[in-house]
Amino acid sequence: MIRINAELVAYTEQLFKKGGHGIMEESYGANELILEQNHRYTKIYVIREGIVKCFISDENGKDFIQEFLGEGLEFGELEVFNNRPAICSVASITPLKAFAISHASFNTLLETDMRFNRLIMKALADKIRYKAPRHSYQHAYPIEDNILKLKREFPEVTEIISKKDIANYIGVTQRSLNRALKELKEKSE
Amino acid sequence: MIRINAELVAYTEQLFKKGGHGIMEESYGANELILEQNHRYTKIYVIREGIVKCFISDENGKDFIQEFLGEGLEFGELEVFNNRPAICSVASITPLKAFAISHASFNTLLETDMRFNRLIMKALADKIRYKAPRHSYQHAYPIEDNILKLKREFPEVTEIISKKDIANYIGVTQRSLNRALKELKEKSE
DNA sequence: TTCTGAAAAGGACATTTGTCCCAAGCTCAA
DNA sequence: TTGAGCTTGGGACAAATGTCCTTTTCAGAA
Repeated sequence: MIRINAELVAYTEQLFKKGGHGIMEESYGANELILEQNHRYTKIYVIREGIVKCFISDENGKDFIQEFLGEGLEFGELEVFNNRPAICSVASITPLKAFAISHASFNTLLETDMRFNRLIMKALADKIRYKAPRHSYQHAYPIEDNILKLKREFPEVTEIISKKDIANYIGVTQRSLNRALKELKEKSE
Repeated sequence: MIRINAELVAYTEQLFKKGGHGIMEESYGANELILEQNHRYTKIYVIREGIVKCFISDENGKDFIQEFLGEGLEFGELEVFNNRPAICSVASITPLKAFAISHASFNTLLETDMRFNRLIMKALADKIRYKAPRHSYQHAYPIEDNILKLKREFPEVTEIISKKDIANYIGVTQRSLNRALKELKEKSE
């Protein structure tokens, strides 16, 4: 549920320490909005430490969480390839440390450093791979099964992530999530 | 709903004509299974002509259609970046012509041809961009709205794609799709 | 033409999920 | 310590969707 990418963060760290690649450090507190849907940005980010949520809000103010990103995951990168505003908002859940790379520097890295190029290519492929089964599973199975799956993959989920966010991730209302949680508890007694 | 990628197909065609890049031509009839979920393959494909569906089947035999791919879209490429079996099955809907490129040739192209590299990178980014709002929309709005949206984007949808496939794409049962279609018809009268 | 199997349409009922509330519990600042 | 505001939990009912079946339609094979 919260993926990490050890290779990408390690390599970015290496480039950062070497210097000369336009990689900067940034820090945020918990619950800060880092990118806002429909706005334009000129930097991409690689998480060093912490967790963010990446979500789409509709006109009624409902949020749908696309994914949670952990250490080594990048965001803001899609906008480099097609000159469009961001499709997702990104907000920190825990305090966050990240590397920020300007679009220009990112493009230079992609062109001149094939190791980096490959890591990003793989990261994009992983985002696609990861999303596909998730949405199909969420449609095909009742809420209870989705919760059980979540807890199996990530037992501390309810301690770190709010009920509201969990509901928005599964794509149900908080009411339905609560109902399902209650039934699970009753079954286990 | 059925995206195309004119740039990628044109450039692949160019490379194909030039020769020496290990690009082959393949053809399929309608309704043929081209890739099967959980199997391993050694080629990637770029569609020259026709439409395919890309779907995940669960253990109960339910299909969930991830996307329909049109001219210029690639498939089978995710498996190049992480050495895993296919996550989706791919089947032709119409008769299909495609370029096939072995993993080895594909890797060589990515490393030596930065134009190709960039086109693939952008194609991956587009797949992510495209999926995100779709799933969030499907969760947040009733079936009727999803059908209307589909018809707006792609009016001939019901002529080309079977009801079953449309239902599996929206993520509902055929019964529910029918109900919604009937209500729409009644409203418009 | 007639038959057959697949696709499409829909009736009846069960189940799930959402909506609209309100109440309880907790945190933080005045 | 008290009250404002957030998060969580849940009751009651409405609406959406699924399940199970049967019927209809239609294209292609015999």
